[in-house]
Amino acid sequence: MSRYRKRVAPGIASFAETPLARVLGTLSGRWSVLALEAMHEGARHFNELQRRLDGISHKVLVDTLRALQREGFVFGPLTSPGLSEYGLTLLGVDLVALIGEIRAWSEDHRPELVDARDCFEEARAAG
Amino acid sequence: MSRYRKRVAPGIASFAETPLARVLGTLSGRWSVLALEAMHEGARHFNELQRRLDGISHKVLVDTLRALQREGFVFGPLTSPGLSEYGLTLLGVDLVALIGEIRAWSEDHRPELVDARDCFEEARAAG
DNA sequence: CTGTATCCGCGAGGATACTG
DNA sequence: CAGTATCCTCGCGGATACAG
Repeated sequence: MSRYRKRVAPGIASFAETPLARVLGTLSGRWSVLALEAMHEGARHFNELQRRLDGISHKVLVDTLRALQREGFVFGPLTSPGLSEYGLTLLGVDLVALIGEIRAWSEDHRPELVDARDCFEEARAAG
Repeated sequence: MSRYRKRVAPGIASFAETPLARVLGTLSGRWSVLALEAMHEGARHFNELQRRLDGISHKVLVDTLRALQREGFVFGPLTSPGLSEYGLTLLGVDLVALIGEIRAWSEDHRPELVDARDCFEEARAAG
């Protein structure tokens, strides 16, 4: 038994189960946003998605889709090979709209964001 | 030399530098949201923050604060011990407002979110 | 074409000790 | 009180192989 057991922080245990944390959690996946937007214009086959998400591996696409299905943003087959389709649920369409708002906010503040990073690097360098 | 070198996916390289990805990245930190909200009512000392964020470790609080400073959401000292204060920048205040909107959306859809997970588990179990 | 099963690297989150 | 430096663990993203 290792001395280093991951302890569940008291403060975060409750937060992690909050709807906000769930949504932020799924959006933080490396390919989640791209995957959602790849389905925005309609349902897509697995290999269509793999072509659109340039560079994603087979397994990671499966994992990403399953995670999005689990949270209810995407519908699609859970078993059976062959041609199958994945698409946005109503909740998924709504989430893409929310992503749009976050993107708009982010791009509105792009100048401050890049400026802040420059200032930080400079201040650190000056030390 | 390992055969397993992490390759930078073509499709994501461009996305990762997008303002949206930067914002989602900082929001996805395990303690970022809690830290930001802990400073919402005013600047706080390091140890005040550590007490408010119940269960956070010393190092992780430092890392979290530095990341938020790097992105321009938090101001505070970069060196020198002693009593120091961390607080939200204007950009940080704005970000907390955005978080509020995301939280509102998430809680508006809480029923669908929990329902979706139940359905998913059930469908998987059924096979 | 798609799903499942391994195996692996690496970075984030965490514990702990030392410094002024 | 707060900053820096290690060391550790665990899970995500990824590569690859095989089955229907």
